Amino acid sequence: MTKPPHAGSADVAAARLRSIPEASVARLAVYLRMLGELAEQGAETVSSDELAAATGVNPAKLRKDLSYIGSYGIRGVGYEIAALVRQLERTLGLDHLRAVALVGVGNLGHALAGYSGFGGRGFPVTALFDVDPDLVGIHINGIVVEHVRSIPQVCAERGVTIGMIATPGPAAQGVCDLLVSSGVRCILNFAPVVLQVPHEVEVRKVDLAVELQILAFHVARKHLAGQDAATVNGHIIEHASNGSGGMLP
Amino acid sequence: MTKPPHAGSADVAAARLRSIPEASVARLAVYLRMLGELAEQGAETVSSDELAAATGVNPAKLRKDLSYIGSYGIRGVGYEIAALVRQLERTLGLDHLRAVALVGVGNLGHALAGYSGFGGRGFPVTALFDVDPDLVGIHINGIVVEHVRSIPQVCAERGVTIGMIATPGPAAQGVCDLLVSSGVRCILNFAPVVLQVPHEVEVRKVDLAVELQILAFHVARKHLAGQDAATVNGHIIEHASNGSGGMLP
DNA sequence: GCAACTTTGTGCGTGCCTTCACAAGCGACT
DNA sequence: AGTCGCTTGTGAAGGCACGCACAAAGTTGC
Ligand SMILES: NC(=O)c1ccc[n+]([C@@H]2O[C@H](COP(=O)([O-])OP(=O)(O)OC[C@H]3O[C@@H](n4cnc5c(N)ncnc54)[C@H](O)[C@@H]3O)[C@@H](O)[C@H]2O)c1
Ligand SMILES: NC(=O)c1ccc[n+]([C@@H]2O[C@H](COP(=O)([O-])OP(=O)(O)OC[C@H]3O[C@@H](n4cnc5c(N)ncnc54)[C@H](O)[C@@H]3O)[C@@H](O)[C@H]2O)c1
Repeated sequence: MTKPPHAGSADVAAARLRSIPEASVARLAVYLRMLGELAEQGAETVSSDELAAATGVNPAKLRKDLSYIGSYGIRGVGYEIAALVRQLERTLGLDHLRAVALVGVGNLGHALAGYSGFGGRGFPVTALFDVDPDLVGIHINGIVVEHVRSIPQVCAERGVTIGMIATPGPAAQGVCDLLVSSGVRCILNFAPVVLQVPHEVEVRKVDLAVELQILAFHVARKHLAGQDAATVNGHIIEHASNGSGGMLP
Repeated sequence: MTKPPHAGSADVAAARLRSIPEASVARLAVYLRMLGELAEQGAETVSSDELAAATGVNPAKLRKDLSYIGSYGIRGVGYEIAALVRQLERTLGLDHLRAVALVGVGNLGHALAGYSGFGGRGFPVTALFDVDPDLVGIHINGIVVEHVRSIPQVCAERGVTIGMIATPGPAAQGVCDLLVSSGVRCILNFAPVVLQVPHEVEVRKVDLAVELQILAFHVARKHLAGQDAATVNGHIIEHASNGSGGMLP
């Protein structure tokens, strides 16, 4: 295959990066966190079956995911956790910190700004922006909120590589343009709008209303699937809110 | 095909629900929101090309998505927005409200509880839970925070069908079990743990750290992909913030 | 040193999703 | 009324992802 008999050089890693399926990247991040927990509990090695069970994926899929990053497990034993963690961090680009800027320090923005899970995982929130004069100037977690117009300057100074947008929907595109013009190429968007960006910019959207709607769809589907499932637990209330919608033949 | 010459009957919808691809459901929700905006702006019809451009998807994919819900556009014209919205809402199960319970009213939970985007879209947050005695009893947006131990009773009383978990990671599984035993079959989980649930329960996880790691991976990939992409546009800044490749010590 | 057992890495079939391309249908204009 | 242009709906093909199943490779026990 494309895999040379010996690995570890930088260009091998570079070649692999291009070919890791997006879906696998998402799972690798989950494995990484679980491995961290296992390491804390004192485990030294872990088998694909164990790790798969803990993360809720198929063991074969997990092994295939890990094979993309060229990490070598030990047959008959499993994976050495410490080495695997190192390898995963390198592959995911976590071997150096990524400064994050957060724009929009409202309800959601406050929660995000105060969240330790970002900095603790290599994504220090390094800059905060808003337009509200009442917010500009205050400190959150030791970081001062700056005015949006400072985005280009501050992002450049602090080497921001990732932007998070938590403004109201109508403001999001403008903020996004500002970030992009400041050199930010990766954006995590919480506003319920589809951002238009140049092709070289990567946007991921966190859309909670959509998540709920997907769940609601499944609720509806379960309804239509019939009563058999509904009585499994014996006392499902099922909340038959109306008579016209639930038409079951 | 499976499509009868005339549609609109309820069992046709029922049959279709089962066969809509998961990926399409997620996009349908996005179309729905965009259609709402278009309607507000006074538009009466929209073509697949316009709607696709606005939501950032391929026009053919959009038409196929819409074909799953059996909505009929008008050839040569486009889709009648009002009718399409109605049809989408029926399909996604938005024709009746889905009561939502939120467990964990900390930083993130406060933002979620105060967010009007849920109730406004058919997902009223109807119950709040926490274990912190300082929080139990306070009101947020007119809803009183109850103790976690009341979950079964309150969820049953208020017909909760969807649960959101915003507790610390270690508490999430226990909370999840409580929700499930109360009849909640759909869960949106913000805690960074993989929940174990019976197969009939649907869990969706919102994992922001993973989102950032996916973005970080793309940052790394762009770096390694080389300069060719960086010069495509002629004046990409590439933000050579420091000589060592953007890593902060 | 050998045999039995365990676990990795992956080739391969299967099914889903995406995308192209085009026929069919509808309205507008002459 | 007929024709032209535009848009939908979908057949078909390609690509991607998933998961099975097994050979290769290592460990443990004797
Ligand atoms: N609160 C939630 O739980 C939640 C959930 C899902 C999605 N969202 C989305 O996240 C976004 C923020 O939600 P929120 O509840 O925090 O709203 P919010 O109104 O509390 O906060 C928005 C903040 O953005 C600031 N802002 C407005 N225009 C700006 C601009 N041009 N540049 C910079 N900052 C600007 C405001 O001053 C305010 O501080 C919204 O788009 C919302 O739809 C929020
Ligand atoms: N704050 C963020 O922006 C953010 C971002 C991503 C993920 N998260 C995740 O969301 C979760 C909540 O984050 P947070 O920042 O709000 O934390 P937090 O500590 O501010 O809030 C947690 C809340 O859960 C309550 N709680 C603890 N144990 C409970 C139990 N057994 N039952 C019910 N409630 C319980 C606590 O009393 C507290 O009010 C965490 O798992 C965190 O990793 C938060």
